[in-house]
Amino acid sequence: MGQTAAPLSTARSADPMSSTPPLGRVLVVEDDPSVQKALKRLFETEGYAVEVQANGQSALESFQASPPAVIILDLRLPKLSGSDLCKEVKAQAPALPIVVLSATSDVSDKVLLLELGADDYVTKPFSPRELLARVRAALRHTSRTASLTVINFDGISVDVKKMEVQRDGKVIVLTAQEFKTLQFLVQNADRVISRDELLNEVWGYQNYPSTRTVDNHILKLRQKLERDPASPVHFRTVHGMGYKFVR
Amino acid sequence: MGQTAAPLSTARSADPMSSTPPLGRVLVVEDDPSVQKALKRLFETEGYAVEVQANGQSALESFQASPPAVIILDLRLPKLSGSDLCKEVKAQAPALPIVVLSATSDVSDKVLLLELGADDYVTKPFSPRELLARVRAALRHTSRTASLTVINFDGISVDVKKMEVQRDGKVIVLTAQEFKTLQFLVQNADRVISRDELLNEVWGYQNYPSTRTVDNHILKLRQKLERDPASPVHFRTVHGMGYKFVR
DNA sequence: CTGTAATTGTAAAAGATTTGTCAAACCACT
DNA sequence: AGTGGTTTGACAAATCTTTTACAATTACAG
Repeated sequence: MGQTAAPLSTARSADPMSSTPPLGRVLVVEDDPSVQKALKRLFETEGYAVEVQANGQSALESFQASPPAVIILDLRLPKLSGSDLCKEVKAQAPALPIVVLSATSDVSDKVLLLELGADDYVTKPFSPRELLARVRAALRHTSRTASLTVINFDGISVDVKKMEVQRDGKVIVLTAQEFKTLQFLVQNADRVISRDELLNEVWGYQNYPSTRTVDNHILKLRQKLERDPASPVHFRTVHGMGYKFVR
Repeated sequence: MGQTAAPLSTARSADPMSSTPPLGRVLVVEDDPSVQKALKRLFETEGYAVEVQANGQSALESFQASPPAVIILDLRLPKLSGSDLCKEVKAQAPALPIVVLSATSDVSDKVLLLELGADDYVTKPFSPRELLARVRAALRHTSRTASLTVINFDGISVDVKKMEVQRDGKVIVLTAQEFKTLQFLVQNADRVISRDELLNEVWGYQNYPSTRTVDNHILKLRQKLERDPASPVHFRTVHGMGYKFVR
């Protein structure tokens, strides 16, 4: 973005908390001290408040005392296993997002995990950015979606869970990619999003098509969802910047 | 733009957000000359300034002399290992994004990366596109969390996220370049800024138009934002020096 | 004060870039 | 091979940026 402000050195090394708005509290449940430390630093740098608990028991107590915005949970824990903790928390606060850290060997029970109620999981080794991305996604979900699994605008309803879009009760068929694009835009309403960001967030890193692809998907969305595709109201172009969704 | 780097050229020219302001300096730390060369070319084609260091020691010195916007780091390095360098840098500049290049074997099963403080990693062999995508994501993120999103003066509000300017609730349409110019001026209020500095900070070294271009953009800003464009209050001329924004 | 050179304001022309759009190529599945 | 979905490529249209030319202003020496 046009964020050119100060030389990096100053902007960076300064305490990030001082200028960043509160993003919520993260409860890290992890027994390995070095990982604890790393996670703490990671999230604090991003502007989250962090609380660390080394075992399942104390984590549960902490959670009950005051529920955090999100829990990062290592599966192997002393006292109360990660999965038990997960179950317990989910029973008491179904909407509280839990992101599980697991070793590759544990992944076999990926299904089990999701049954436990974990919202997402990251296998070691993972990139910190990836973890952050998942946590953000999880938070986005709860803040925008938990209460609103359906988002409405114009005569249109976007049902995130069903992956279905309707206008005035009639189903509008979208392809997978179109839906994902729509979802991201809708969940980031009013913000200008560059093609590049869309590619990153919707398409992911693995396949990274040309930016023209984005235009084409916007085109499709306009054709399917705008009352007058020729003069779009919701899927706006911000010339030289990207696109912006407005209800 | 050249067809030189076939798949990349498209991606680049289509991302105005990141191409217009100075993209920043990339510090590549890599000892293999052929990879050095490839990376240098890759990032230069994309409009980044590139500095290459072949060993951890010199990289650390370079970083301390003047911190880059992002570091691309090979894990296996002579003199000072990549992991040590990573830790060291993160200790001094926690928010400076580091993208690690690693062979699959290096990352193995450990949480390693997290503990090092790296932000993201790409395993060899990697696709140039993917590396670029990750670097851009890293940069985008740090810049977005950096500063306030809404700035007010007179009856005007500048919303960086929405890329929107309003006066008394009414939207004022600015072009991309105008907006970036405004943003920079506003974020450097009360300071006299030379045309050259503006060109550097807002336009970047990719394209370097004549200084008269700046005048024209100031003109536009005055026309759109000053109550009386003929006698500007906020966008002041400092004769022989440049411009100065005052609330 | 006054005249001159340098700097800045201004608007419109010229030049580039970015976007909309469509059709064709491509791909992964049957 | 056929099918739906996705990506690419091409070109026109829309939009923005830069240049240019000239007027207005400012600085400053005399």
